[in-house]
Formats: sequence, C-alpha cells, structure tokens
Amino acid sequence: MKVLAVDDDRDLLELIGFALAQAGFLVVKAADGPSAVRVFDAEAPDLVVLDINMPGASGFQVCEAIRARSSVPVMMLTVRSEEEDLVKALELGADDYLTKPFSPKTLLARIRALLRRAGMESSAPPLASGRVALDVEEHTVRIGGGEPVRLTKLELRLLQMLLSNAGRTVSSDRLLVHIWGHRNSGDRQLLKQLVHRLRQKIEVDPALPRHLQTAAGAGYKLVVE
Amino acid sequence: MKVLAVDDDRDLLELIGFALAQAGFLVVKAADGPSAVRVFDAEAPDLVVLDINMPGASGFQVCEAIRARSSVPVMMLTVRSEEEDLVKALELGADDYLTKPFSPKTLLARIRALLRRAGMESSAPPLASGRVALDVEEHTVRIGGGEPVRLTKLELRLLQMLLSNAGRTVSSDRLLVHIWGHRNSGDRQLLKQLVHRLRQKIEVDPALPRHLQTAAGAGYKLVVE
DNA sequence: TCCGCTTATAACCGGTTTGTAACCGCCGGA
DNA sequence: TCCGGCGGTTACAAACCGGTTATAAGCGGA
Repeated sequence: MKVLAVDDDRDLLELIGFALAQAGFLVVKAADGPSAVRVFDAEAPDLVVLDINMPGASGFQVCEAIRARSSVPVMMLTVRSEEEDLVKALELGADDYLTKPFSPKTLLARIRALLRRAGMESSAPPLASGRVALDVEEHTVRIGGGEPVRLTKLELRLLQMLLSNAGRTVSSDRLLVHIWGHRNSGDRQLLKQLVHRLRQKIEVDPALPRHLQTAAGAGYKLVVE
Repeated sequence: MKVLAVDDDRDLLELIGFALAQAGFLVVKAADGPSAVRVFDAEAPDLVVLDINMPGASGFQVCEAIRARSSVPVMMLTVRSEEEDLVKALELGADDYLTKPFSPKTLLARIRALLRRAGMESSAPPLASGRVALDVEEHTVRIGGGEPVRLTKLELRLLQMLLSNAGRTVSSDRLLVHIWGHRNSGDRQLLKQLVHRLRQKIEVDPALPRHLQTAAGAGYKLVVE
C-alpha cells in the first residue's frame, strides 16, 4: 500500500512518513504542490495525505490535479480555524480531513478508515519497491523477475519493515519492536537468525547479500536498486 | 542535549524518539521503570520525558528515583482523565506534563520551553554543519564532499556531541559523561583513544587535525568552517 | 497421535570495537 | 635542571558483534 504525503513543513512530513512507514505503508513524499503532482504521476500512490496550507495555497490545486486523473482517496490536513478551506477541499473531491495538530495514531486510524471505505483495505496489496515485490496476502516475495518465494510470518514482518524503509538503514531495535513487539534485549540472537534464514531464501548468494545488507553496528537495510 | 524518553508503548516510544532525534536531540530510551532508572544513571540525560501509566504505575517511582539524585527537568505524560495522577506527579517534582494524545510538535515546543526555563537552552543542534554531515541512521559521516566514513557507536556519540556544539569547545568531562555515562574520572585515557581513532578516520592528516581540534587543558572542538 | 515446519536457544568462530597500559615528547613550575 | 601533568601514540587484551551451525521446543495439520 503506497501513500503519498505532501506537506511543506519538512519536520511534519518526516514525522508523517515515519509513522506511516512504521505502520507498514510504503511512503513517498513531496514538499510542495508541483512536485506532489509529479510524484503522484510517477508513483501512482494508493492514497494521498495532503496539506492544504502550502505556499501558494496550492493544496487545492494539487487536489484538483489529482482528481482530474484518478479517484484515489485523498486525506486533507488543515489548521483548526479554517472552515471554509475545508468546505472547498471537500468540494474539490477530498475524502476526509484532519485538523492539525493531530497525533500519528489518529492519522493512521483515519487512513485505515479511508482505505476501508474505498474498499482497498486488504485487497491484494503487493507492497513493492524496485526489484522487491512483497505480497502480504500470499506471504510471498518476488525478487526481480524470479519465482515468488514463500515467507513465514516473521520473515514477512521483517521484510515489510525493511521494504517500507527501502534503502535506509533500520536499527535492530526498531526491527525487534516491529517483529516481536519487543522482549528483553537478549533477543539480538532472534534477529540474527531471522535475517540469516531470510537471506537463505531471497539471496542468490546468502554469503554476499545483495538485497538484505547489514549496516555494522547500526542495523540492516534493504537495497532495491 | 540528551533526552531520556520512557514509555512502555513501544510504538509511541519510537515515535517520540524519532521526533526528538529529528529536532536534533540525542535520545536514549527505556521501556519500563527499572531500566529507566538504570539508563538515567548510565546516561545522565539533560531532560526526561516520562510516561506515568506503565505496568506497576512505576512512572511515579521513576520520577521519585530521579528526583532523589538530580534536579533534571522531567516532563510527564498522562492520559487526559487522570487528574489526581497529575497532582501527584507534580508533587513528586515533575516540571511539566502533557496529556495523551499529543502531537510531536507540541511535545517539542513544551520540551524547549522546559529547557529554557531550566536555563539549559540550546541552539537547535543540527546533524550537519558546514563541511561535516553526520548520518545517525547509517552511522556515517561525510567530510566536505568526500566518501561517507563508517563510525562505531562511540565515535558516533563523540561526533554527535561535538557537532551539536560545532565551533565551541566541549569539555572532556562533558564528553566523558555523554559518551560513557559517569565513570571514574581517571578515564581520560578512553577519550584520548577515541579521539585518536576518530582522527584516523576523518582527518586527512591525523597528526595535524583540521576538524577535530584539541583545546589544551579544556577539551576538544569540532571546526566546521 | 505423529510429522513437518517454524521459532527459540545455545555454542562457536573470526573480525571489529573497546578498554587498559606503557611510553614519548612537550611544557611549566619548583 | 628535574619533575609531573598532559596529550598523542603504540601495543595488546578483553568484550562484543554478526554469521553460522546445531539442536530443542512449539504448533498446526494429516
């Protein structure tokens, strides 16, 4: 499930991105109207989170541009007091809105609701990036053009986390939390094992991993080219 | 500026940690009361963000333990409805509180206010300054336009501290506390070593350091031009 | 029930990182 | 001039880390 987040406030954008990635979404970002439209065309996200208040009030224009080419769900972000903005946004085809400030938990809940409403909730969402395509429903990955490989529950979770942060290093702690909901710190071993087993499955040469790479002292990352 | 975040909700803890790190704080985490106290002793943070509602209601105990040994600012996190908890927290010496759910922006604002009140205000330490760019996630630095250099955990902490005080001299004591958490003061040797090793990695000529300079009798400073 | 797959735990290895000690040269004060 | 402190350097040992292998424990389906 791919989400496009648009906000000119870089900090907030990062935060939204982080919360979404944490929840297993694949996130693409844009910091202004024009690039939002560009990214939308390039990435074909399944949902858009769009700040209204951007330089040039271009949130509206972006919403309009998106609606002109797709019926993808759009979640608008507004500041509390601007009611008429809201009306305008909904008229332009936005599906829901959230007033700032909001907690990431709320954002996630609303996004899930929106996806459910749009009937996209769990409809075969192959989370994919680059050469790695993950099918959460089927519990399989396909690397490049190869055969789908069956994954266990834990392997799936690991890959989900890495894939939603593709190209970036994910710390062992975050992985531990995401996969096991955390336990005592002795569980470095579990992660070690899981990575090892996953490599056996998805790497051509598990000894020289090309996708699931380790960042010594930091964690692991997924290279998708 | 080092912040200890304590919460048993792992997701929220991650999120708080991320928001703080993003804002340039150095973050240490703990997920329960006992480990919170342990980490506090080991890390000597400049501020604590502490959830009250933890298994065993131990938020209070942690607050008490912290107050018993330090006057460091403490920010409590509570759920909306529990007023008497709040009163108790403030009686125990908490400096401020925040009711869940809260937006990270709010948290940051309140933390900054708290630091200002405590007279510890800092000048928003960025992760990159001048020719030195530190990537905390990847455990790497890039000097000028050069190749990223891998850092060990300790090297990373040293650079973090120096970078957040770029251009200013940081005393050996502060560095010791920040990197190792209080130890016997005889451990100058450790710092000597660490500086030496880091210079080998990031200086063109480690004998004539251009970035990691010695302030004789005082400490070290990072020159970023 | 047994079988097979998945997950947990432990032990070992080699390489890296960190801790400890000793030595050097420099400088300032006795 | 000698001495002691300080910072830099070299050397080595201890601890740790990640990969690997092996084996046991849990669990679901035939």
